[in-house]
Amino acid sequence: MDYTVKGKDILVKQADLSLDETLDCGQAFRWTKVEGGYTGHFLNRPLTILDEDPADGVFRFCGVSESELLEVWQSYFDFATDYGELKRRFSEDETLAKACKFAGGIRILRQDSWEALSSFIISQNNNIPRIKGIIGRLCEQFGGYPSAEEMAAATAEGCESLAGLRAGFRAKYLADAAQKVAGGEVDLAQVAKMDADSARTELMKIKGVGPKVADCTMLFGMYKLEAFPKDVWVKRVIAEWYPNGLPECIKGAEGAAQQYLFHYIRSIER
DNA sequence: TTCCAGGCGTATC
DNA sequence: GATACGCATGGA
Repeated sequence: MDYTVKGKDILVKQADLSLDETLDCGQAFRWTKVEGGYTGHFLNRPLTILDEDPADGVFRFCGVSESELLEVWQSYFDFATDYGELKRRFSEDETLAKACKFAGGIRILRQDSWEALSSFIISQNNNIPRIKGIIGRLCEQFGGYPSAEEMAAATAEGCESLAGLRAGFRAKYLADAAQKVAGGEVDLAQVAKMDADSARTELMKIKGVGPKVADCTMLFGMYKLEAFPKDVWVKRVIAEWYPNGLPECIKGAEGAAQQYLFHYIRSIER
């Protein structure tokens, strides 16, 4: 990541990043498209990021200080990881080569564990536009994305306070997640340090968290690249292209490969 | 109207 | 352990 301070903004030169492919590909739900880029939040910290020079891979981080860039956004966008190297590895496989070429600007965002957990609880048996709607109403109701403690307090007497979200049967799952995380029964900081199998088992103590939501939490909220969420689309990927198993070249970074494949099959089957 | 969406809990075998 | 079904909501 190279950067230059430009007044109140910072211009960042970064390879292997597309705003559409990274911020609007179903891994984060709080980014909205604006003229020339996206605006959204991470941990209730606002950001507007624009394509400054698309041909040269330059992005404008609006109203961001140098320290904020280095302490918050560099990590969030995973700028320390060489996705070019990752894609070269994946491209040993024919299908993955096509998927990486199709959307080479995908990066795995390093999101907050609680926000990823609760967001992907909402995602189950749901579609992306509607997930965004529910999370938008959630943030509106709480004045920003609620912490587990805030949501636990609001649902202490039941999940009726979440009725306005129109989250359906998922509201009671959110309440259970909030209670267990806020109460320390599920310690997300500890879970983040566990190996994948232990972490998955721990997360699945929460009602409404099965293997898929657990793996999304691990991949997007705990940066466990070995997590491999199997949703309806990825099940189609496996059935169509990998009936005899996943290729060796994705070992250790299965989650990143999953994201390229997820985006690829969605684009061709609609 | 019916089907589907970044699934999971429950019942049943 | 596998399989079948219901579940809230809204768009196609």
